[in-house]
Amino acid sequence: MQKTSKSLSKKSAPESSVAREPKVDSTLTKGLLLLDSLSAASGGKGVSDLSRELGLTKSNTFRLLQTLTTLGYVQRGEGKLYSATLKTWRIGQRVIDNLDLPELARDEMRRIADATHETIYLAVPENLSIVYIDMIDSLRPIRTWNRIGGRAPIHCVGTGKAIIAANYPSLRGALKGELAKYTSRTITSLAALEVDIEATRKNGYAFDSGEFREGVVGTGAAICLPNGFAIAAIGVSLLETDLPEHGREKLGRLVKDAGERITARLARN
Amino acid sequence: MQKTSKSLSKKSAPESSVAREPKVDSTLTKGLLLLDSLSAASGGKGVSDLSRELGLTKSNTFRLLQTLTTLGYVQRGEGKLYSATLKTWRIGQRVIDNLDLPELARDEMRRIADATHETIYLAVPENLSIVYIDMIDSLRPIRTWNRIGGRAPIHCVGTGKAIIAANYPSLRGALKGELAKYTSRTITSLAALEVDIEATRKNGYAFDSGEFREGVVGTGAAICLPNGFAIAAIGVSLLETDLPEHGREKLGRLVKDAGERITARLARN
DNA sequence: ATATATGTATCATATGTCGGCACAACATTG
DNA sequence: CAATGTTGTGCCGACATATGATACATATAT
Repeated sequence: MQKTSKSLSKKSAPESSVAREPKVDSTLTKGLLLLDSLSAASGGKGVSDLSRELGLTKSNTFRLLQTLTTLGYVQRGEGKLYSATLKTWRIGQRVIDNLDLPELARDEMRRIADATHETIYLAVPENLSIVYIDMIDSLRPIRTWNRIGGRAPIHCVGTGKAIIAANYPSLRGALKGELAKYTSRTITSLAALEVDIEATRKNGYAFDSGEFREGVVGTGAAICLPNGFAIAAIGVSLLETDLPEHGREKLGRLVKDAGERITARLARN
Repeated sequence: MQKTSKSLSKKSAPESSVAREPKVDSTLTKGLLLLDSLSAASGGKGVSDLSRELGLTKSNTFRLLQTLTTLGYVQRGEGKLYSATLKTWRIGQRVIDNLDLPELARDEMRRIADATHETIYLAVPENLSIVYIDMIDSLRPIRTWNRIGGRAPIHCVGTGKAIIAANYPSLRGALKGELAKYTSRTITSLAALEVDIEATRKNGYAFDSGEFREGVVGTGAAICLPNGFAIAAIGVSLLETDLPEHGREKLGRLVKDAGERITARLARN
């Protein structure tokens, strides 16, 4: 079965199709296939298992595993089984850490800015705060309340609450007893927060009714990894007095759609 | 410069050392090196950059990138730059998913956090380091010293020493001569380490008296497979000045009990 | 005991990867 | 604007490299 592997070599036919595939290095391909397969296994796999699964020779599989092992991507656990190490995980983690979110979100932020002329935020969570990593200033004469690099409590701004709603299971514990009060509208009880979360989930966006700064409202929507974990949020912020001009629903839909599109862009890799 | 690349071929010398290295597939090695390097880059890298960085031919680099691209691990973003995709992340993610220690340990971590309000760690071994795979930040204003994904030498933190004590037979060989010194209290001799291990076994928890960071102490306990092999450890870390407030014994008992309960939960699968 | 798994080692061969070179598309220089 | 230095990409012959067959030692099953 091994000869069937590469499928279309190049010798055979001149190939009708225009786009010929760009010739891949088979060793690297097989190695990554192995790593892929191993990462999907709960308990680890053996050489024979893997060779059958991928249609490779045992010798070949063994040597590739040997390579992966000395490189640290794979280890031989108990019972002689091979399994992927956390080095694999750490590399993937770096991809997330180095994601250029401002670049990914730029178009969507621009779109909302053009539609509202209000202040647009891109924020990431950090412990129980959110940090603004990008923003587009309002064109209105009013000054902005935050700058890039600035922080806000996660439980009382639109972007933060959108992230909470998405990641609640992993945040619930930490939030308990940490809901500081900033304005008369700040949500300070876990029960009230859960009600708000439910509304956020239902609407697809979070609404800040002036829970951090008196008179400053906004909406926010999460940006999620393919597994649903929120890593950022996009939001719009404005004076409460300007809210009627836009309508809460419209502002909510804007960030919701933007968040979904950015999330989709992340996923299509 | 290309010929210097692989450094130690094999022709040269029979190599004095006993353990000859197990001959790695160079294509796979280079490909993974590329992926590694790309995952560490924020904005993406170009072919020439990468070829210089890794000491490879441009042709070679280009073909490897081509392969990684068609396999979906890399993409060409705007500006012709290559960057790692989320497929890389997804694979790494599965490794953790298939071994959901944070989930298994969550309750116990929470319990200790509530009891101490200090920083709680969940760590796994990787070679002669430990990697933090989950943590609960201290509620105190003090800064955190490590992040998820961060590393520490296995022989001088509480979690690491707990793992050593559990797996000493299989680690002894590797540790010999690898006990780097970080503070005045770091254990640097195998003999002293064995004394410490004995104490750890007797107490059921390891104690770090500031052996990695000056003034930062902690306790750690192993999380073991049914056969007794430690795959992780849970620990608490705090400033030495706060130790009297809790008492070493209490902190030790907390992690010891937590480790035992998680171990028990692993066993009942 | 025999029998069928497994993981690992060796080796000759041909396969697949390599480096060199060449080219087009931009950038940057004068 | 020509000259010069980048860049990413395509091609090809040569040789090193990864390959499959074969062999063997150990483990689990019959």
